[in-house]
Amino acid sequence: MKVASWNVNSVRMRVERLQAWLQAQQPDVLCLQELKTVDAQFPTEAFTSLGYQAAIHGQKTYNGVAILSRLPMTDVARGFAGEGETPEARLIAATIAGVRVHSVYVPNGGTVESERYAHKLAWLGRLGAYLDRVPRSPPRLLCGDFNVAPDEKDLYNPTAFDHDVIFHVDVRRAYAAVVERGLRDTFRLHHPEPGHYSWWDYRMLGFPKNRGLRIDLILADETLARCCLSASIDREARKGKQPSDHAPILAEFDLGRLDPRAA
DNA sequence: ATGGCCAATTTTATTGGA
Repeated sequence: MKVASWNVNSVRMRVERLQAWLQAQQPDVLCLQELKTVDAQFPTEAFTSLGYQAAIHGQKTYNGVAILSRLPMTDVARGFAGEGETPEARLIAATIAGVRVHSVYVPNGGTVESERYAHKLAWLGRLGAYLDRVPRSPPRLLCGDFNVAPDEKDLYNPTAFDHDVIFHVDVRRAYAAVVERGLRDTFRLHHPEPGHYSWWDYRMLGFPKNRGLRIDLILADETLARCCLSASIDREARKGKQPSDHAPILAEFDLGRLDPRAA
């Protein structure tokens, strides 16, 4: 199963780019973040015409997550189950081919001093509590924009980010607590070296100068990590006219090697 | 070549993104 994730920075602005990319890459699943639109204005037909069903959790102006799948998708859940309605659309889950797939959009956090940063840390805490609550079977995949660079290797200039909401000690600690629930960063299973990024600032020639951050991640339960064949970042998709500021990320799994007893 | 912010709304400024 080929799984991808992409923060598209407005799905309506990116419809043609998304269609071309789906046709070229042929993923089975694509998790989307930052739809920036309500469910009723999500371009469903653009994806069903290519054979993808859409599970949508939209919101006006901000946030919004979705899962596109060309394999059957069941048990769609929006937000943190058991915690009531959340005003922000940042999490959606569905079961696909025996995998519990999540599209995740962690709050950015503004500045370290802001209320929004406290909200980001609390949200990561809720994500951890959610992982404790939901079953380990089917095995879980968390795909999305985590707004955290997990390691110094994941920033073009780590020394400049000590007081930044992407790399501050507290957000790294909050992210580590999530991963300690038994998740693995699929990209790092295959690529230990620095210099790979998934986001580049629109400003100041961020992309041409490769001043990027790796903040988009596909995190997999151990059982899934063991059958992860490859992982990559498609930086080609950051080029051209009207790109998202994020590149899509991918991971491929040999689900035939999933041991049901271990799941 | 990959090129000097972008997108939505509250729209001719403001907010959030990271």
